Amino acid sequence: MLNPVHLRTLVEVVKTGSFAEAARRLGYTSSAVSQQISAFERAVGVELFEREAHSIRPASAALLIADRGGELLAAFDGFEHEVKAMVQGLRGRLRIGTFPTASSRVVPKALAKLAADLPDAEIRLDEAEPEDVLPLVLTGELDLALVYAYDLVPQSWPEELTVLPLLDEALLVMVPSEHPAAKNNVRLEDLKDERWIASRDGTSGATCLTRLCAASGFAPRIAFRSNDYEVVQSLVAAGVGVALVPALGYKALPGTHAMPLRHKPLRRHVHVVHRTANTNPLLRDAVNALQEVCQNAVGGYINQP
Amino acid sequence: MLNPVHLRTLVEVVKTGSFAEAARRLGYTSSAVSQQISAFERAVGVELFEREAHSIRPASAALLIADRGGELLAAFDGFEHEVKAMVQGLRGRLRIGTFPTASSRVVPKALAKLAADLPDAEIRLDEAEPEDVLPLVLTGELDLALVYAYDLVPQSWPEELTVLPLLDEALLVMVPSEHPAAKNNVRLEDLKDERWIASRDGTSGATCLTRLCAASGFAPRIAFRSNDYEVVQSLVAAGVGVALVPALGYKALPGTHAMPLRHKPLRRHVHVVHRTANTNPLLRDAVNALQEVCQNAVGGYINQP
DNA sequence: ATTGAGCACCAGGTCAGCTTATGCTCGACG
DNA sequence: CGTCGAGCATAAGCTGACCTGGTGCTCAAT
Repeated sequence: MLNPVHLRTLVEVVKTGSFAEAARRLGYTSSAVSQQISAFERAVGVELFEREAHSIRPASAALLIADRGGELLAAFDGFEHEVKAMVQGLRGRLRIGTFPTASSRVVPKALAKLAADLPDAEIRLDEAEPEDVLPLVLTGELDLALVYAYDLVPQSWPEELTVLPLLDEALLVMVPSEHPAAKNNVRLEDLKDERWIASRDGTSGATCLTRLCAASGFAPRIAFRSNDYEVVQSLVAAGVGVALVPALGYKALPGTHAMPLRHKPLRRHVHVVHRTANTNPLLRDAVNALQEVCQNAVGGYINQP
Repeated sequence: MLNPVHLRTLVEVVKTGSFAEAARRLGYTSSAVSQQISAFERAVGVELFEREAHSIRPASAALLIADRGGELLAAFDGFEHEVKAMVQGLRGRLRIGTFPTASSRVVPKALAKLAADLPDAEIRLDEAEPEDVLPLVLTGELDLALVYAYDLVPQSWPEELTVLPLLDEALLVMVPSEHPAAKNNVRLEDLKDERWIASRDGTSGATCLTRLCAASGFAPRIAFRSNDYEVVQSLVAAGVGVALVPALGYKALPGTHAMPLRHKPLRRHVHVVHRTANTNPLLRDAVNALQEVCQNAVGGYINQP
């Protein structure tokens, strides 16, 4: 490989037209410059400067090399600055995994803040259920993920992960407005004969519902499943059934009524997780942004942990 | 400056996902790779790989650096190849100075040949009188020049220059067709009362004419001056006067007649000059092309030297 | 349990490349 | 026209970067 240090010296020599002057500017002795140029000439196999006692004259090859070489070195300098900036967290890439409800209610604001603070950072967002994103965080394909956990579905975290609580949200029972239960302080038992609209099988939302109902002595008749709480709520509004939705997913849809459970104020917990070993400098900023946004999101049935 | 060797190693490590494999491909020991990566991490101030006993995991910073760095290194490799090619004379820049007559009769063919052989070479052509181009050759602003010298105007060349003869051409006396001298073997004395059309004052063409006439005992009455032999010949055709033109500049214009001098077969000599010290690899090819073209141009009043 | 692979660390040796010193050449200047 | 200073080349010596080889650790596979 051509020695880039020698190339830089050559560029400076061509620019100044003198070994001595180039040496002064680069902080070398003129002897060092002379030796560097000689070495470079040996490397390319061509005389690049004609020497006279008191001056040098660049050969045309030297001019060409200095031209293109100068551009390259400038690019390299630019790269170096990029790296420095990246290290300071001003720039870089952050890959975030999130689950659907959070991605619409919490993440956008946090990302907006992050993007405003760090306009040159490249932020990528993937949306999936916690079971799917956790392995990605572990393998390093994601830097950060938002996950949730239901009270009744104990979740254990791999110990390489740092888990920070972000939000606590109530689980709300949602019924059509005209439903007799559409008054506060409903008991779950009152709903044992209802048709239920639940999250997809296997999700902890669905598991939670099953366990909750089991605790009240019945198994819910699940008529429809959807992971999209908008769809769930539309179905409730249409009178198809009742549902258990976390507060983050709740939108006061006309024709529906939502209330917390009377005796069992169940909650869903939202966490940020990342590998403890992850050194991505953007991580800190992203976590900060998320926490800040969550503070402001408190209200209704949503608390800070 | 970030160490480019380390950068190359880093890129290879990211590509292969392993210090050991990168070491094998780059011809290092894995210890060397480990040390290089450590040094690079120290240089940028960030941990770029998480080490485990049996594997490594690139941090996101490493991926970014490898991305951009890979491009840069590729560009640098490309540059190195360019330089190599240039050294082999396949590429490069050649600046040629020439005088008007030659530039229209000799140079185009030679350049065509040169351009065909070396499609990537960059060739620049400047047109001027020999007095003007020689200093440029000496300062290195031109690599090569075509110059002429008249028999009667002794020319001395600075000794740093290599001078190679290219062509010898007759000086032709040119008269209107109906002129009584329009028969071969005219003597200069026969034209002493004519009006002359000469090159501009100070050019060696004009000097030569003056000296030639002086040798025949008269001073030419110079009616018009032009360095453009096309113009000169048109003036002759129009009956304005007679002229002395070198064979290279002669075109058998209707209404004119040209012939060599009877007793004094004067000639103009065309040379290529370049600084002996000039190492431009294209020089050799250019000189060869010119000589070859000149061989084919022989005929009429034009000889090889 | 053993083996092998991957990585880190240490010690030692090599070599690139710097400085210092010296000499040469040429232009400037009294 | 000698003297001086500036610019470049070359030799010698030293330093530090970096590679190799060896050792030790960990983990996965057999």
